[in-house]
Amino acid sequence: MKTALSVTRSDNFAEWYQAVVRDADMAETSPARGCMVIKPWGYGVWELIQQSLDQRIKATGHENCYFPLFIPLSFIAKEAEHVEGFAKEMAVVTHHRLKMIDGELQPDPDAKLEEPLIVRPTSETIIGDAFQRWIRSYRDLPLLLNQWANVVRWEMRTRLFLRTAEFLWQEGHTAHATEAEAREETLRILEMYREFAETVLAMPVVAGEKPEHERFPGAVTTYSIEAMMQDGKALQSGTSHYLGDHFAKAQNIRFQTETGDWAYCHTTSWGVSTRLIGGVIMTHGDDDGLRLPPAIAPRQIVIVPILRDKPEDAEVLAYCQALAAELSARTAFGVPIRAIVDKKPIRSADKRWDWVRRGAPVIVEIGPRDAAGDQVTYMRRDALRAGEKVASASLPRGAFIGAAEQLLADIQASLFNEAKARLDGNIRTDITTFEALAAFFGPAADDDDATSAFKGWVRVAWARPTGEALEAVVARLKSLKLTIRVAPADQPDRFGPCIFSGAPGVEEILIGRAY
RNA sequence: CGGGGCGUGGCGCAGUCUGGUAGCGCAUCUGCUUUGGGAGCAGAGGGUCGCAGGUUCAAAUCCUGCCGCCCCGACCA
Repeated sequence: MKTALSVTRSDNFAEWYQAVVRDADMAETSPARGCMVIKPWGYGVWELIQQSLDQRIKATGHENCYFPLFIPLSFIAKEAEHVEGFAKEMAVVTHHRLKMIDGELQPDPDAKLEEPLIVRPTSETIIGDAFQRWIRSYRDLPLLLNQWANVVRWEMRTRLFLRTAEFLWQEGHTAHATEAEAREETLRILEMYREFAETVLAMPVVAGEKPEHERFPGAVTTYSIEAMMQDGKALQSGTSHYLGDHFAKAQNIRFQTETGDWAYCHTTSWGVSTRLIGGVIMTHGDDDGLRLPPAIAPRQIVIVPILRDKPEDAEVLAYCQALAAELSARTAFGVPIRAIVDKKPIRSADKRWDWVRRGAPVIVEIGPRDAAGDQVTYMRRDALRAGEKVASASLPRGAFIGAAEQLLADIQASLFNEAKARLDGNIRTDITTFEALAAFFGPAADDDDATSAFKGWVRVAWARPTGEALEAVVARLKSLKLTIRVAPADQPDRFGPCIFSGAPGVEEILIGRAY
């Protein structure tokens, strides 16, 4: 069967991913190392992600603000674990002027900054500085802020959307009077992310707590949502951190209580990034390219007129325009349907396949017979093929317009259900010994990452060791290229023995390979 | 930063071992034909072969150095 992409998922998953990013017009690598240019189609997806998440952030009482890109170097050093966690991947601004020296444009030695500025890898420290000035009284709490921003982390190896040196995200930062309130906030956001991922991105996730060694630098507790990609690997898709009073103490974020005493705030931070788009690609993409959930598709219904340089072309076009206008007057997911007529002067068959690769949820093809017969012929991108052939259906125009909202909802649901079945069906719970775990995942050595067989995750009990015992566990897993993803939120009442030590288990965790 | 691979028209590649002055497919442009589906024929445009040195009558090809990209580690949203 001829597919719209030159590489299939089973050929080489990593290459397939790159092909989708390229052929779906999502993004490309930039001349700046490790960075990406997000193209209109990809950025359109990000804008829709922003819109629906921003609504949820505001609905839960948060306000947007904006802090600077630069952070004074000394700020980042305030919280010990935080420095250690980020120091190795920091972009640093040291000069403020260039000069031609020996025919080469370079930083002017006479223009050195007294204090270097770092480009934010995350904004806890500079926002904490503001918190310290803004918070005086218990009446100022809770302080619930969010910002949409870009951040920079100098990663060794980058992949478009999944890990780039610069990425776009939102970061929430809140301060609370008590630990209980801050923890409640942390979990509220985790639930917000889960609901958002599942209903808007149609990407099922497991929400849970990260083990100690996977925590955000400086956090007391880190939660994440983990999604399963089509190669069985986990993608950490959003995080929510309870920071305790670590940053409050480091930055003197204090308030006077009702009784006049001084107390440190409890802070939280949380974020999701453009990585979500990588998750959408690897969750829903197929061998014909991207399949976008309608809720985040910049164009939900694309109408391709079949033009043949004949007099009836004008009628076909007019029919298409009218159809687009009527569809745009309807709503889906609470907002107007995003429909367009693709009038680009290229062959209609090429247009079809371009939109297939981009993942437009519904592709409508209108020829003279449709226009004359007042009907609509369309394809669903989530069910593009029936065997070897492309599957299309026809409806009377009025019926199609009336059914459009439901059609988009059905596609959204079918993408979710397909991914949900994959997630639920690939978490093994019957592995109880480390030997069985090793046998299941196979040796890491001769395992080419890009082509390794689908494995999924394993759910096991453990005794939640700490310190050296935990390090030993991490090392054993690492030899199998495995990591502990999360301790899922839903835990049973009783536990089997620890898979690592045989000691009584205290918690169940998910183990798998990860991005 | 270690190990492997690769840089040749927009994209994908051959040519490199055995130096002789650049080729294929797709895409692009033009014309004709075709037209409910990723078309056919004919013609055209487009490359300082990653960069800098060196060897040579002659370098995409050999030598040295550098840069970049991809895959695998270390690091990570």
